[in-house]
Amino acid sequence: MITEPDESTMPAPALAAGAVPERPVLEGLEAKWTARWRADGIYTFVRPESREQVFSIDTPPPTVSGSLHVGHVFSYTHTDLIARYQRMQGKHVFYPMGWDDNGLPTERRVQNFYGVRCDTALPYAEDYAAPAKPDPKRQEPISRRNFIELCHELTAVDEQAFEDLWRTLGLSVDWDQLYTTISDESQAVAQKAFLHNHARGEAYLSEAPTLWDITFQTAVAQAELEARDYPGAYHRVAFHPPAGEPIYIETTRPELIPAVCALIAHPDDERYQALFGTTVTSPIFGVEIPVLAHPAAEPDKGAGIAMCCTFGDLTDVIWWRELRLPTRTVIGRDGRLHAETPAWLTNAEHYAELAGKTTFSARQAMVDLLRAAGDLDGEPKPTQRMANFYEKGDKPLEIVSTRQWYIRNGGRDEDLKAALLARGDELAWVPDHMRHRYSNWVNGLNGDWLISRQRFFGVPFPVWYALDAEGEPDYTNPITAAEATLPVDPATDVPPGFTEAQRGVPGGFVGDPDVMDTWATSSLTPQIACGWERDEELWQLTFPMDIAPQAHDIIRTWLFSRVVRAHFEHDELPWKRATISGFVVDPDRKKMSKSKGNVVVPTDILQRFGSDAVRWRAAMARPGMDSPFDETQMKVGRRLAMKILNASKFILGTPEAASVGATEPVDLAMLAGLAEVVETATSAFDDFDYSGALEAAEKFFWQFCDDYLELVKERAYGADAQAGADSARTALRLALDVQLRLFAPFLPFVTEEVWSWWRPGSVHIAAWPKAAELPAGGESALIADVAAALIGIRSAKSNAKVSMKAEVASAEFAGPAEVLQRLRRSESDLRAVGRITGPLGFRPAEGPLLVSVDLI
RNA sequence: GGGCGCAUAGCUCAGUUGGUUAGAGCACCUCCCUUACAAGGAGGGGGUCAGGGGUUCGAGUCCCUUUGCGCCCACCA
Repeated sequence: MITEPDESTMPAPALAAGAVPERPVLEGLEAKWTARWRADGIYTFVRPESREQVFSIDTPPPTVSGSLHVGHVFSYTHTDLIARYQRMQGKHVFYPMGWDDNGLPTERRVQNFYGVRCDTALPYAEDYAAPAKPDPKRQEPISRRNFIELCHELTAVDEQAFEDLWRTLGLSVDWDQLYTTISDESQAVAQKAFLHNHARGEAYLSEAPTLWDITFQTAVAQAELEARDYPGAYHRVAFHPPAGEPIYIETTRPELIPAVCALIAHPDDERYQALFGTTVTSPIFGVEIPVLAHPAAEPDKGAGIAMCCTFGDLTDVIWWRELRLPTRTVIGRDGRLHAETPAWLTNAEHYAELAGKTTFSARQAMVDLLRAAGDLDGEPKPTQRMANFYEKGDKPLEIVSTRQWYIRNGGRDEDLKAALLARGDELAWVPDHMRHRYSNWVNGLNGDWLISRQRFFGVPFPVWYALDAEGEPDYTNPITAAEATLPVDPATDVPPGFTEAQRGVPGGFVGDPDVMDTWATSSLTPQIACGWERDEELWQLTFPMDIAPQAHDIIRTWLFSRVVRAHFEHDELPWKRATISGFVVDPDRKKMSKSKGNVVVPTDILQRFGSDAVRWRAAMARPGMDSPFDETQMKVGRRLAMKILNASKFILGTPEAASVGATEPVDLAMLAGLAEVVETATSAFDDFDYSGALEAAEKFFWQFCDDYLELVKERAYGADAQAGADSARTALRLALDVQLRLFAPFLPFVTEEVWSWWRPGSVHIAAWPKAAELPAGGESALIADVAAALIGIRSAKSNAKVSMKAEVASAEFAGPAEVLQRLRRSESDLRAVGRITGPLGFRPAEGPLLVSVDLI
């Protein structure tokens, strides 16, 4: 067993203390210190003896096929602030990075980048070279294995760029813990967890109506839906009862009339009472269909009576299921109407007009047919409605009946739903109100989690199906892989008890052709990162994890899916707390997106303002709050970093104290104020309020520079024998030491730079400051009074439009006795900073301090 | 339609359990090239705390309500 001592006894990294530079600059600090941190391994996770000594982070693995924008920079910085604080508090911080490199987004990027597409029918080509010049219109078909090789090739390049950016930003990630979601290890975890789910009945195979993207030709899950505005038109169409007037329905999808299986109205709808239980025939095709009642029909929508097709929308699915309607599918997986004429059509002669057409063309053709038959009442009326899209797709989803793998998520099971809602209650949320997003989502689930995708670059299902004598697969008894053999690829690996020669032949087997959705793997990031069933010691030390950081948009996907998996596998939450970041929005408060062209490229702002400045701006965005992007704010962070450099240079330029100890009231007062700031910042950080911690440190620092530094300048620079010289020098260095540590999580580069001028080791593994390090007994009110006196003197000079160096002939302070008492105790410092050469008066008076000054 | 959040200075935001005259930064105005800092420093102006009602000795803060904005969900008849 590895037992590592606390960092007090860890080997000190080889950071040599350097001298204070003549003109300190921010440029180049990122390159200098990232290289040093890497060489010295200061962020390496060292295993302690007990879980209590660890702080573990379930870092969101970014999709490497996308690009990082400034919102990522902010939210990853938020996590890093917490990581750095915990590390300085002595925690062994387990802070991995992951790359989400499997799945459809990677496939798409590879297709576009190389100009290829996957064709599973093709054989593997040795020494394959992608087209030198990708032709986006004519993608070269290549084998699945060649395609996957290109996926690996390109993700490797993308991942390097991501790593460089994170290092430049100063994320204190332990890169030894890096994982990728397509690695063998991750695939083994995903397959093993799936097999466990399957064995316990939590994962199951089912043939059912499925949301289907016709572009990518894959099923998609409810969590991947996006409702968008979509133009359409109401078509008023006649259905014919055996006798009497036709019944008109309104539909936006007349091309689905061949798929109609009922007309449905609300049971209480007076207009249709007489029709319930009767039948009508569909226009053009003459199919006899029932008129039925169902409460999901809305009397004030359209004509009040709807045609139910298999399947136009999710309501159709409900009707189809609950009213046990026949399945009459006309749209295929490619989004076109079936080429063969459906058997159920009574009058089939017109179907040829629709066969093989896209829904769009079929709609035109159907309108012509209806019009010719006199079954279209009036002209189509344009309308705008919401339609469901796959979030990455650009055509509305169809609903197609397919066989898919599901994992239970409470969408069909009230007990499970209640248990998962309870998990959400049990979880700590930062900020707390984000818990509503979770319960809102779980309450709205209307089906189990569809995890299979008809794609190529992903984790395959570790499952085969036996073929019967006719060569038909037996889907009821899947053959599962042995755990010891994971990861497996059923396309090339052979199930237990079979030989490769039996693949695809009657009496043999076939592999499951699908892959898992990316979320099915990334829902296991705690298991992947923490070494589940692979590294028991690591698992005990890191799981359940301390925090799950992420932005609020993926609560319904990533956060929820991890809760589901851990609930099933471990019967507990995967982490104690979710820390939620907001978005960076554009100045008009619109979400940044590539299509709007308002995306800010992070490398550009990091280059222009420096990482510390960008991190400062990120730290000003409180948890969960969206913040508008504003460059002028970056300048403020840069100014702070610059100020730290200059103030430090000044402090370290004063002679070192011969004797240790701050004794002067002003010095003790400043240090007492700093002790309060340490306490404020610490309790803010303990509440994950990094902004509050920064605010406290920053407010103190500016006052420290503006007032205290000015006040003691002369004394600190004065002759060693001067009264209080050593006191000032001690206080200055002590205050700098503490403040560098307070700022270290926020501005890791500039604080490390200054620390290296006079301190050994890295500030980032130095101890977080404690109030007890600072001398007690100081009267922090004294500093405020002295500052007020200073403002009075400066104001007089400013109003007289003279330099701050102008001499003061005499000055009088009028105010409460205790204020005057405090001013008297710092008289010599006040004289020095105000250049008061003449007499100084103190007059007791009511009210706030008044300063009157005679200039020479 | 359901849920959540927000509304404080021209802009971005603080404002702890209610407690004197509501704060900061940016921007603006005036001044100062001061040996830590001109990508700086000093001083200053600027707010009916979205509107209305209520509780209270006292409300930016608590309750009700109206309006506006943002996000999430639902919505293909």
